[in-house]
Amino acid sequence: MDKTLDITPVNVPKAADVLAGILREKILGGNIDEGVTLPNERELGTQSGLSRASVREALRILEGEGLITTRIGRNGGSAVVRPTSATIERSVGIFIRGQRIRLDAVLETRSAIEPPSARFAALHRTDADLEEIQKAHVNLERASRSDDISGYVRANLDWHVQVVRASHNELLIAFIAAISQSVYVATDLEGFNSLEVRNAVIRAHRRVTDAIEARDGEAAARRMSRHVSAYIADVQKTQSNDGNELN
Amino acid sequence: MDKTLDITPVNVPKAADVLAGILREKILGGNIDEGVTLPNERELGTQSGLSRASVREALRILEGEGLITTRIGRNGGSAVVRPTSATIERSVGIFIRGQRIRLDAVLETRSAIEPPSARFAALHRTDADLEEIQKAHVNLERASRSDDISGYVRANLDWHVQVVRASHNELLIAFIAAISQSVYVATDLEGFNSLEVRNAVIRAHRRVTDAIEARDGEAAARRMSRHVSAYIADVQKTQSNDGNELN
DNA sequence: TCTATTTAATGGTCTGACAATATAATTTAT
DNA sequence: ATAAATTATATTGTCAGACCATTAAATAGA
Repeated sequence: MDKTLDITPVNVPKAADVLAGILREKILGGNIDEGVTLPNERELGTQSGLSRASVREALRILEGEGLITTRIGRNGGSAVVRPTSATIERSVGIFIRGQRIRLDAVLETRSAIEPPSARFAALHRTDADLEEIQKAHVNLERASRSDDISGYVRANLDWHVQVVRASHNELLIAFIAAISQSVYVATDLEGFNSLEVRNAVIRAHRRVTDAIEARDGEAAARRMSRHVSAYIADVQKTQSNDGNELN
Repeated sequence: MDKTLDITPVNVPKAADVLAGILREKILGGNIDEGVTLPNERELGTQSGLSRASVREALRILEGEGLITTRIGRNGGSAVVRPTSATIERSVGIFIRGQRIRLDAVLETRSAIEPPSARFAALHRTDADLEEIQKAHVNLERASRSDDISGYVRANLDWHVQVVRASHNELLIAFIAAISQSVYVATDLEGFNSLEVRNAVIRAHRRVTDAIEARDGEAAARRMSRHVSAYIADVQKTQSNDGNELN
């Protein structure tokens, strides 16, 4: 007979975590429709047998997960919402900053994801998608002619987001949107965006857009691949060495 | 003179959000090293002029973002930690469930990300990486011979994670790990994993592993692309129609 | 020196109150 | 009757203070 009972470390979940878990499953399980408001905090307290403080912590957890939004005032309360890519964007942004992911690595990730996204875009696009992409392209041309570098970088990234939107793959959209945030803050600089580079970008976008219009998946992927590779080379050339931190 | 002053809706941030933002910037700005514990809750209250309840809400937000971990007891407190991919995994999982992303779409995402990841793996792998991949391959073979389907599916996904790990791209690793969770719960079924399919998977893994060993990026990408496409076809064949929900 | 006990520090939880806010209900003016 | 102003009310936001639970350090004892 063994002297030890081999008890695993007893799990002591916090009250708020337990309640958050219950509510999370109810929401994600589809038992609660979007827009429906949960019982108010005091009611949740009496129903769960917890104090209002614990209930509020649970609600704050769910709010952080993008599952509810809370409004103050009469007829306020916590309403169920569908989690959006914003939640992913936030966590990815924190991950990039917290792990000190370098711009190289973020651009490498983009170079991996965008070519297949362009392929899907070419294959799955609707006419409305194409219109959005072309609109983004026109915006980019206009921003490039002005001297608003920030606006240009934003329009540039917006075109990329519009392309991946046309793939109709929500996860790819979320991933691209998430890393675009970080790319924006890191490339919003004069150096990366000389007139020469801007014109090359616009030509490359034109070619990709044409492939998507023609529903030519392979061409779209190939051209996008060349484009992002060339952009990485440009960035590396301009900043050349050191720095490259995303903080 | 216009009668209206055109005031935009005044932003009324909550006390906890403000404090969380301040602490978040301090942490991500690198002013606080990993492992350092923040002042205790009462102290943070007096320093910030907020009640302990508000301080706790702020800490709970940061905990949800994976920036601190809180321990109870003497010498406990909230210690700064580096956010890991777990945060991304959680948000992606919630996004998939909340948006009712279908398994098709998740596998499509995987088919987009994994081939370029395999290319990077072939180009950037170390000998230790290769060893981990081969170890995962052996585990998969063993699990396949037993009749433990869940173990097999887990070993299968683990091999994929090991491959992308060898890419040394932390974002790709996080993305693959995140969607693997959902793939696991959806494919942990007898039907998807007939002996025939299992053997095909093992052969495909073998070929990809060989390409990574040979540092042949193009071959690794091509073979991985074929593999995941074939797997998608197998899944679609077995489940044929309807269902396919990830809840 | 090792072990058991006590003490202290910290987060976890509860209670109750009041403030701030947004909507609903009511009253008043036109 | 309708519109505008006022009042009431429901809800979250915040605070203060207490006590509980847990962990580790300090102390006492063998």
